[in-house]
Amino acid sequence: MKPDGRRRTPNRRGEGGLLRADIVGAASEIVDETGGVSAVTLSAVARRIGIATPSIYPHFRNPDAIILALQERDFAALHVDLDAAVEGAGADPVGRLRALCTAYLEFARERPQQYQLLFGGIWNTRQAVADSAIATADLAELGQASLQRLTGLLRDCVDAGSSLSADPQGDAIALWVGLHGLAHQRIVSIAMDWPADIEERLVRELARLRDQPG
Amino acid sequence: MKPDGRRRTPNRRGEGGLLRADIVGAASEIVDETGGVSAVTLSAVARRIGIATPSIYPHFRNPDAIILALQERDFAALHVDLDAAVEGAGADPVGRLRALCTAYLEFARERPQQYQLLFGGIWNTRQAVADSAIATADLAELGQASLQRLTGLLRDCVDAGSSLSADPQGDAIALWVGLHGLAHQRIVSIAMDWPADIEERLVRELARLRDQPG
DNA sequence: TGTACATCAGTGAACGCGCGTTCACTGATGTAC
DNA sequence: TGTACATCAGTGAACGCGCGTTCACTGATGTAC
Repeated sequence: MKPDGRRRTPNRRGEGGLLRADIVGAASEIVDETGGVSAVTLSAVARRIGIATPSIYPHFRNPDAIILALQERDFAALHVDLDAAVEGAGADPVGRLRALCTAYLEFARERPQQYQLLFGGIWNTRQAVADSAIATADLAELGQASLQRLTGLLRDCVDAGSSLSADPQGDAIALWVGLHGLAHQRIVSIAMDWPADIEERLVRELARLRDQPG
Repeated sequence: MKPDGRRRTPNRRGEGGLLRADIVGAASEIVDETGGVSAVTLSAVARRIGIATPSIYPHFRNPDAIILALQERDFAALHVDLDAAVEGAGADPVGRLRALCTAYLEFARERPQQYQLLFGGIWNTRQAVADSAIATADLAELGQASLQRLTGLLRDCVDAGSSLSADPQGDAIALWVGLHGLAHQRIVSIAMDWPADIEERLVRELARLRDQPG
């Protein structure tokens, strides 16, 4: 019996997979609350959703696998946010690029712990590398997905004559680096006085936008 | 007796403080090797330098205090690097600014784990906040020191007519954000194809340098 | 010059804790006959 | 329609491990007299 008496009622037969999502959800909450991945232990996860620790094994072979699944989930959420923002931004290429950047930065502000997990290098990939090199490669690809979107939209700006960029691929990387730097330092550094238009500065200069009303 | 027989010979009387530096050094090695701060345990540190675990207590009240001391040490090392680079860069303001940026990025590349510790938000300041709020505030100040230097040098560029910046303080922040983004992602993301001139792009655009040979 | 003593630097054993992992198990439920 | 059985979802107890922290201690060394 669990210490506090909260005992999860077993899933119906054939629905055992539901626990998997709950485990990932619990891991997410723990990361949110403690801000660290090291607090995501099998014991802590099990305690939170009211199951016994060994019940996790049929779903995840070790704690690292839980973090991996959490990252996949959160990358998907980020990409949904980004696509929705671009979708709702109208036809103007500059507006679409700006919308993407804004959505990226918003994700980081609203879900700082998730952002840190996805892009902060918190995650050591300890032996997860050996365990599942496939998943690690997939994860790296997921991390690049924001950059892919950025590159496409910057190209559109160049085509429309709104950006002076001579190398949209390279400049998209620079822009992404700038966005990441801002997103990350906003999370990490306490009580810094950011210029009100810091986001605008970064996007304008790094995307080389010119002669275009916002 | 320590398990492996390596036993540190006690310091001479009055030189007990030497152990403090060795403890910080051991912590640094552990961070370098494991890439994580959570591996810096009293046991691991003691094992590495061949002392008994309780011997750490006279020097540090808890593991967090060791990490705090390590950060102070590494910030000092970074600032020495930065100042030396600017010092050796001649009189041209743009050259000095570029030298600072290069030195900053070099520090991150050569000592990635230290950089992560200083600027990566790895360090949770768990109850170190409560323990020593003074030290935490000092640490935040140390983190801003690079930005202070950057701001001064960018002002010099503006005064010399080499930068179009209308707000050197704000633009220095944008530049620093860009540098950090690059430094950080170079450490964190694996096998990314960086443009050869990524550093040049960031500095040129964000410092708004114009009509000036490198 | 000798000696008692305070102090310094560090030890070793012990403790309780949370952790990951294993093992045999239990109770409910769908299914073959 | 009834029943034996396989399977599913999850349990509880146990283990060894590394950890932080405490405690009384030891041995060397400087110093007061």
